[in-house]
Amino acid sequence: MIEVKRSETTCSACRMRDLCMPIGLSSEQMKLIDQMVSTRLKIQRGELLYQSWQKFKSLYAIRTGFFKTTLSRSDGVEQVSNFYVSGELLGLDGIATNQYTCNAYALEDSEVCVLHVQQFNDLAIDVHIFQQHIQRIMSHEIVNDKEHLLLLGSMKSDARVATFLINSLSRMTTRGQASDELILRMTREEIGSYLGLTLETVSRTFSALAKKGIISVDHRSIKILQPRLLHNIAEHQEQPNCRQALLKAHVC
Amino acid sequence: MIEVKRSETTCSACRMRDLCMPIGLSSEQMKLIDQMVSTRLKIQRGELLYQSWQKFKSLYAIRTGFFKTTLSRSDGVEQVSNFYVSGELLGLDGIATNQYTCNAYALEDSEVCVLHVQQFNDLAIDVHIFQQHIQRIMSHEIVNDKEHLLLLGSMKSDARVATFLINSLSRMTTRGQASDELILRMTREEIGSYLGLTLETVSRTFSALAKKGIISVDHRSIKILQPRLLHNIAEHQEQPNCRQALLKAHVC
DNA sequence: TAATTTGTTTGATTTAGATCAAAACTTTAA
DNA sequence: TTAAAGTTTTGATCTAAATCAAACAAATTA
Repeated sequence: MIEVKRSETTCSACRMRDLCMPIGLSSEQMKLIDQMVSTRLKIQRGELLYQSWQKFKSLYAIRTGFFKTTLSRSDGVEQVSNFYVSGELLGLDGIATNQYTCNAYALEDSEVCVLHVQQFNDLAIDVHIFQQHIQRIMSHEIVNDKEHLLLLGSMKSDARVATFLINSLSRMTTRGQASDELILRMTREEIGSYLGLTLETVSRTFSALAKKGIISVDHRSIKILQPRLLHNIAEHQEQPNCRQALLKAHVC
Repeated sequence: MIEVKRSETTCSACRMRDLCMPIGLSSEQMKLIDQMVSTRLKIQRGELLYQSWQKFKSLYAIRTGFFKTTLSRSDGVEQVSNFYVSGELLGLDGIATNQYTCNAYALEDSEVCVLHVQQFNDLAIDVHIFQQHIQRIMSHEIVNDKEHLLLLGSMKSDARVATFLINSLSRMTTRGQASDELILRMTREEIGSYLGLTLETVSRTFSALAKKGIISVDHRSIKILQPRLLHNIAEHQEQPNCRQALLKAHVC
C-alpha cells in the first residue's frame, strides 16, 4: 500500500452544494451540508486518490482538475474505465462492498472536497433530498457505464474514437466554455485503454479524421471542423457486414 | 410503442422483503413494505417488461424467471447488457433521467413484484434503511458493469467465455442449488452479444473447451469438469504479446 | 406427422486492428 | 544546452476473431 503525500486543509470556501448539489434545499439544510463537507484535499498530477481494495472511507467531489479511474486485472495490468472532470463525484463504487473497486489517479493537479462516509450517512438521514440526489448520480453512473458497454461491445474503432471526441467536447461545453476546441488531458495510450484499442489505432484514427478534414490535430489540442460528419462516423453502424455482437431488434 | 399484454394480480404472498430486502427491519417496517409492494406481474417468455425511452414508472424485483436487458443502438440493433435471475432488481437505470435506458425481456415465463416510483419514494423517506439498501444495490450494479467493461475492453475470446461460465455458475450457486452443472437460459447469439463476440466464436470456444475435457456441452446444459483449468483460462492474461488496451500498473 | 422456423456446429476465407519497429517530436531533468 | 525519458506518428506484418457458407439438430406449428 502506498501512502500518498497530500496537503489537507479545511476551508469554508469549499462548498459541496456549489459543485454537485441539487437545488431546492432550505438554507438550513445548506448550512448543514457546508458544515459537513469542509475538508479540501490537493492531489498532484499522477498521484493516486484512492486504490482498489482500499476500505471505502469517502466520496470525493472534484473542485478543480481532472481524474481517470482504472480497473485492475488480476495480473496487475490496468484498464481506464472513466475520466472525471470538475463537479463530478468519485468513489460511488465503494458503497457496495465498503471497498473501492477502481483506482483514481489525478491527471493534472487537482483539488477535491472530501465527504467522509459517516458524514455521508448522517446527511442522508437528516436531509433526505440529499439521499435522493445521490441516488440520481449513481443511476447516471450506471447509464454512462451502459453506454460504454455498448461502445466496447459493438463499435468499430473509428466510431469509438468519434464518440470519444463528441462526448469529451460536450462534457466541456456543459461546464462552461462552449467551443469547437478540445484540449485532451490524457495520453493516446490512456484513450486507447478507455476505448479498448491500442494507442497506435487511436493515433491512426486521429490522423485519418484529420486527413478527411473532419478534425484538426495539433498535439493534444483537437479542433472539430465538421461536427456533422463526426457524428455520422460515431453513428455509422450500417457497416456492410457487421454482424458481431448484434441482435436484430425483435418486436414482440 | 408496443403494449404488452400481461396479467396483473395483487397478492400478499409477494413479499419484496423475501426477495431483496436487507435484514434488520422492525416488523413494523416490514409490514409497511409488504403493504406497498403488493402487485405481482406475470411476464411470458419473449415479452418485454419495459423498453428504452419509456417513462420510468417502477422497479421490478424478480420473483421467478430469467431476464435479459439490452441496449439499443441508434440503428435499432440491440446488444445484451446483462442477465438477471430471481431475487434481483430491474430498472435502476431509469432513476437518473426518469426514462429507462435498457430494454428488459423475459427469457422464460417469469413473475415480478412491482414497486411503483411513488411508493418507492415514500418508502425511502419513511424507512431510511430501505433507501440505504437500494443505494447498495445500485453500487453493486456499478461494480458489475465495471467488471463487464474490463471483460469487453481487454479479454480474449476464450477468457470471456470462461468468465461467463464461472459467473453464471456462481450466480446459480449463491441462489441455492450448488452444482457443477449449468443450464443456460439464453441462445449462443445472446451470449455472444453479451460478450462482444459472434455466436460462432462462442460455439467454437465451447467446443474447444469440451475437447480439452474442461467442460462438457450437451445442448444448453454445461457441466464444469475442471473448474481449476477454467479459472486459469479466465485469468490467463499473460498472453505472449497482448498490449491492447493495457497500462502498466504505475506505482506513484 | 411432416413442414417450417430457429438455433447450433464446423469449415474455409477474409479483415480490422494488434503487434513489431523505428523515427520524430515534447517534456522534464540535470 | 544537452541528455534522457516519455509520447506520438507512420509503416510493414501478422493474427484472432469476424464473415461467409452449409449441413444438421431442436423446437414449433400446421
